[in-house]
Amino acid sequence: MGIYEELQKRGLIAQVTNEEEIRSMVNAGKATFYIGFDCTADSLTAGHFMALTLMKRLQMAGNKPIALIGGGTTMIGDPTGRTDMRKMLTREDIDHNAECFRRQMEKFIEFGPGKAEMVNNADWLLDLNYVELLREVGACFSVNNMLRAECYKQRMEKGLSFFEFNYMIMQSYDFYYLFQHKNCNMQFGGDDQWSNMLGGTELIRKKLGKDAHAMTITLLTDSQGKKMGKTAGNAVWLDPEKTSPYDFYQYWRNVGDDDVLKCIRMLTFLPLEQIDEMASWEGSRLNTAKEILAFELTKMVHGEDEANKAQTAAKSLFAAGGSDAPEAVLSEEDFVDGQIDILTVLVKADLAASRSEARRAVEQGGVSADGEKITDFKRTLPRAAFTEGVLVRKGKKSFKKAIVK
RNA sequence: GGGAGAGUUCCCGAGCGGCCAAAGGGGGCAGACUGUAAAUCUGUUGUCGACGACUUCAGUGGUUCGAAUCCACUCUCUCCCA
Repeated sequence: MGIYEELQKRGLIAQVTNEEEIRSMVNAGKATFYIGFDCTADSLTAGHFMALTLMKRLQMAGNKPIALIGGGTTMIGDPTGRTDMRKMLTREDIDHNAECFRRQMEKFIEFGPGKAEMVNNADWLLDLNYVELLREVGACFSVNNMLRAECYKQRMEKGLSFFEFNYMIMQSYDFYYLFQHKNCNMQFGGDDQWSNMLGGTELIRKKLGKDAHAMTITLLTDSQGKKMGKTAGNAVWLDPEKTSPYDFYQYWRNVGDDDVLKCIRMLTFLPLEQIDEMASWEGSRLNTAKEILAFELTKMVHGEDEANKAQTAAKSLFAAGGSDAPEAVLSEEDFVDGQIDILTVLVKADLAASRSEARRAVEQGGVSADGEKITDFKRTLPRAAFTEGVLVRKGKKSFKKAIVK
């Protein structure tokens, strides 16, 4: 079985331009492909993670990956699937973000001569001359076709600025540039990128009369069709400072029954035979599959040590109410007369956003300290208890060990 | 360039000059039921020294005893005409 077939079996492939050619090229390890990442934030997210694993899979099969950091395209911002314009980022922010991306990617993909390569489209996009670009590239695009593109559909109702409309042209130009300068003959991306990617293959055909290929990856959605990798609208970050390994683990530990196998297939590197075996699991046994999923992914992103920590913490907390929770450090100043009130503890431990929220949680019976349910929001705890740490719990799934150091 | 309309809390979306911290839905949080799942039901959802006080309805000024609601200007967006 070739890599192409494996990707298919894992359900990763959404659309391709020319299946036969891509199959033989990829299976023979002859493809040089790129995936673009726009650096709109200072960390990659779980969403990008799938693209990274795909790069790795293809790299292992002998193909050459190019990671393109969108220092230039981010200056514009992809309007795809968005109902409003993105906030414009400054050049400094973008550079900073690009640097953060680079560091995170290096943990997954081997870069270096003969291996993967990393490029930044700021290097060629920012120096383009407007009139020249219009003559050279603009002439190849039909506005009529562009307007029909799926990626602008949503924006046709709310309005789309000319500025953003150009995003597709920039992305197409990237492909054209890489095709010429890096022998890049294929582009990968999320399925929502399909029309932008086709723009690139079209441009190459028109300008150079050559064939380039595009392939999209199935978007990771849950059984209700919502994009995964987000909690309450916030992304699940790969940066441990932004999403702790414990939270990262918990995110995957808590995926719905219907989504576990899909996630395992698409995101992990476990052999397909093993996954097929798990597919017969049902009911509460799926919890084991969820543990495997959470562990595997945490291991890849944060390393085996962190994965083990997250797993033992989770197990001891949910099973016995142990004390392996993530720590929240309090300072001496938080105590008044050797006491601290429970609301302050909750807020300081990031278990509640405000004292009001903490108060509600207590009033509704969702808070406990060292196993004892707290019903009075005026309750205070003595300083002495925090030397060893107090296990504070809000709701079923949020725990922190509050400690003074 | 001319004309019409819109901007409300995390999101969508109601809102009569006082009874508006602002309907309803979504989402979130908590509780019950469970398997750390889904579905369902209940409560809750601006902040705080909390039967009270304070800060919110694009921005800035104004009218009024009193403004999310009225007026003026500004900004942003949408639509129609050119």
